[in-house]
This record gives sequence, C-alpha cells and structure tokens, in this order.
Amino acid sequence: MNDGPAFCDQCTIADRAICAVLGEAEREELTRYGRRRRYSRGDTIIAAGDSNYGFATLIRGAAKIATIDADGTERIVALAHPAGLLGQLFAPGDDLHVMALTDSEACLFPREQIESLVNSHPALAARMLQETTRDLGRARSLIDLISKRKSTARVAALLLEFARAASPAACHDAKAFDLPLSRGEMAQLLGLTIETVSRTLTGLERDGLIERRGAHGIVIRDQDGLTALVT
Amino acid sequence: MNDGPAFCDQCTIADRAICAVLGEAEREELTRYGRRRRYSRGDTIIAAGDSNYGFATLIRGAAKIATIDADGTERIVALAHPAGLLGQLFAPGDDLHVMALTDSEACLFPREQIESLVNSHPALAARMLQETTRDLGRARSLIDLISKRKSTARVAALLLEFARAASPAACHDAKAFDLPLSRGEMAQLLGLTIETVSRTLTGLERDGLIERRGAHGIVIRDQDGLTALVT
DNA sequence: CGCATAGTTGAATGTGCTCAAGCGCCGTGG
DNA sequence: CCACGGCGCTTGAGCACATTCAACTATGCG
Repeated sequence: MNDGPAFCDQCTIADRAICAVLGEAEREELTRYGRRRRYSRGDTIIAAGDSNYGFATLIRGAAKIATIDADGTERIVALAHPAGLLGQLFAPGDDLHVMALTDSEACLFPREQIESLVNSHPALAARMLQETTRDLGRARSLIDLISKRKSTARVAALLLEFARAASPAACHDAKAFDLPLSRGEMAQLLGLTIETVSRTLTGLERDGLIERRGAHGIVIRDQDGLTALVT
Repeated sequence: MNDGPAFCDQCTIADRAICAVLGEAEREELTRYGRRRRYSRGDTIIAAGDSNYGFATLIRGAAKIATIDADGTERIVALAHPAGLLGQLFAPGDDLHVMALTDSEACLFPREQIESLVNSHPALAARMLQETTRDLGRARSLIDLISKRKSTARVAALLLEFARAASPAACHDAKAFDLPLSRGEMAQLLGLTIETVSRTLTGLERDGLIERRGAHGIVIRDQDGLTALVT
C-alpha cells in the first residue's frame, strides 16, 4: 500500500476516467492533492467513516463496495471496475466500506476538493453525473437480481454478468473466466449463504450448464440454458 | 391526466427542486419545453420505452420506479417523493417504468433538452449530481434491506422507513401513518409474496409491535422492538 | 509438515412459497 | 335497496427450498 503522487501521464485509464474532461491546469490542481495508491486483496481503500479521502477512482483491479452493520456483517452493494467511482460525494453519513478484491490501484482525492471542482467545472460535473447515473442503473439491476426467488436464478445471473465483465470485447461474452469473488463474497452479494452458493454451483455443473476449474475458474457450457434459468 | 405548461411560479416545490439553481432565463427555456401533468393512482408517468419525455420531476404525490421483465413481472426498484427525479439520463436502454402511487403531479422534460442544459449550466449539473448520488444511496439501502434473510426483518425495516418518510419533522418519526403501497407492491419491493407480507404483518401485530387500522393504517407500538428485528 | 482458510457435502430444521379457500369492502346493475 | 361480482387482504395446509449445524476435503502458507 505504498503511496505516491498522482501522475496522470502514467495513468492507464486517463482517457476513460472522469479526469479526462479536465484541462491541463485543473488536472495539475487535482494532482497536487490527489494520491495514488496500490492495494492488495483485502486492503481497505476507503474506510467506513473516512472523511478526508472520501473519494477515489479505481485505476486497476477490482473492488467491492459494502455496508457494514452493527454486528459486523458485511453486505456488498456494488462491485467497481477500472475507471469506476469509489466513495460517495455529498454523503457524509453513509458508512460505505470499499475494499480491494484483487491487487489494485486507485487515485484518492479529498472530498472537499472534488466537490469544489464539481461546482466550478461543468464538464466534470456532467461527466460525474453520467457515471453516477450508470452506477444507479447498476444498483437497480442488482436489486432486480437479488429479488429473484430461487438461488439458481441468482447465481446464474451473476455468472452471466461476470462473463460479460470478463470479456474484452463488448459484443461477445467470455466463455471462460475466473470468479473475482470468494464463495462468501458471492453469498453476501446475492443474499444467500456460502453453502447454498456452493451447492448451486455444483448443481449447475451436474446439469452440464457450467464447468468448474478449481475453486474460481468457470467455463460456461450452455449459455442459453443459464439465461433461461434467470427468468 | 390533463396537461398544462410548466408554470414555475405556481410550483409548490420550486425551492427544493433541481430547477431552483437555474436563473430566470434558463427557467423560461425549460418552461417552453416542459409539461406539467396530473396523474391518478396507477397512471403511467414514464413508460418503459419512452424516449421523448424521458425525464421528470415529481411535484406532488408519490411514485414507484420499476423494472418489468419479459413475462410481465414488475419489480419495484425505488420509490419517489416530491422533488425527486424520475427517469434516467444518458440511459437509453434502461426499461424503467414510472407509475403514480397516489394522485400526483409531475413536470416532464424532453431528455435531450435536460442533457444539453446539464452541459451548459454547471449549477444544474452539480445539483443533479447531488440528487442522483442521493438516489444511489437509497438504492443501496434498498439492497441492504432486501438482502435480509427473514421476512420480519424486511417488513419491519420497510415500516420504519415509511414511518420516517411520513413524519413532517426530520428529527422524529411518525407513530401512525398510512401505507402508500398495496400488499402486492410491498411484496414486489421486498422480494416476497403477497401472502408472506400479509402473514408477517399479522405476526407483528400479534406480538404487539404494531397495530393495524384497516388495510393500510399502521400504528407503531414498539419502535425499539421493530428496530431490533431489522438486524 | 502442520495449521489455517476456503470450499464441499450431508442431514435435519425452518421459513417462505404455492395452491386454495374464505372474508370484507365497494361499486355496479338489476 | 339488495344481490352480485370483483378486488384486495387474510388464513390455512402441504411442500419445496434455503438455512443451519456439522463433518470432511482441498488448498495454500508458515
């Protein structure tokens, strides 16, 4: 988790990230306060109550965004991918926890700085609005997903989503990929138990819809069959 | 469902709505294209595929935002209250359906017009970003809510949320209120069946936590007891 | 090698779902 | 005015499915 200033010219997603809409001058202003950090799996990127660096862009890797209630139970409410936004603006009370799922890198910014930049730079505000709207859509898809009754529907839908996310091309889904989540994390995301997730996966494999390669490798054998299970 | 131009000077929420950040001139520009409409319970405010008037502000009443999948099943993903945003920007493919829950009034705008206004007026973009971020937070709370295992937890959480929403003052929750949703709609929202919602409510009443007054009247008898059930 | 952690599998329990019947309310029409 | 039918809500019985508790295996790390 070593620190460094945020050098945009070395940034692999400088074109896709929200920073892309900023001019040279604003970018340098951001760089002055921003921090770039590396994380390994399990590291906390933004802690629940952190008010200093409450905002970040994911540069590389993957992260989970979770609520954590009184008894320490974690509930994953979203996954983040490169160029995605981490942390909430204008939301002091929200106790969201952001954690690296794989080795990752993120660009951290002080909340107030971003907020003031948003107010002074229309393009940034528009860009962030776009991104947040997308996140909102994703959150609503997740609601749709976990309100499915049967565990097979939830797991199948999640697998299809990962297949899409794992694909380099937008048009085609990947047929083989690695699950970025542990069974426990999948369970948290889907509102199920670890055991049920495990059983459901073995069931899907028994029925020839998927094939497991080790604990995290998945091969989709019958995409249409999986899609049919979702509904 | 009678139409009318959008007269902002008659608007009861002109101060709270996103329009508040606009100057006189922009407001008039909005008014030129905007339409104000009344709806009664069950009316569609924004249809799933509507691309003309894809965006609106709720002025009065309450609305539900739902997805509707292939077999016609409706899934409520959010509730909207006055000054709330209806419809998605930058999201052409999203098939969200917005429906009035009570007699309501909304201000409809062509999507492109809002999008161009967002790009030219930083204050509007910032304001909408704020609102969308809030919506995102609410969506994530809903995820949190429906991922609770037991039906009592879900129903209790929903009741507490309504109690808060029904209260005029922010500090105190209302103790007695009317459910704005039918049993079926609560079921859609919570990912349960009508029967389970009904049974759970009778169970909560039997245990002395709430009291039912007719089909929709609710009196909270033991708020702490309800809160304890949520976790 | 041995421990710790993640994942799988089994048996028993419990909870929500399904199917089905019954109730109360309200508006319609005879 | 009352009978009828529709609709929303409730209640019951049986069943299917996910959870729980528990043992066991596999994998990875010291």
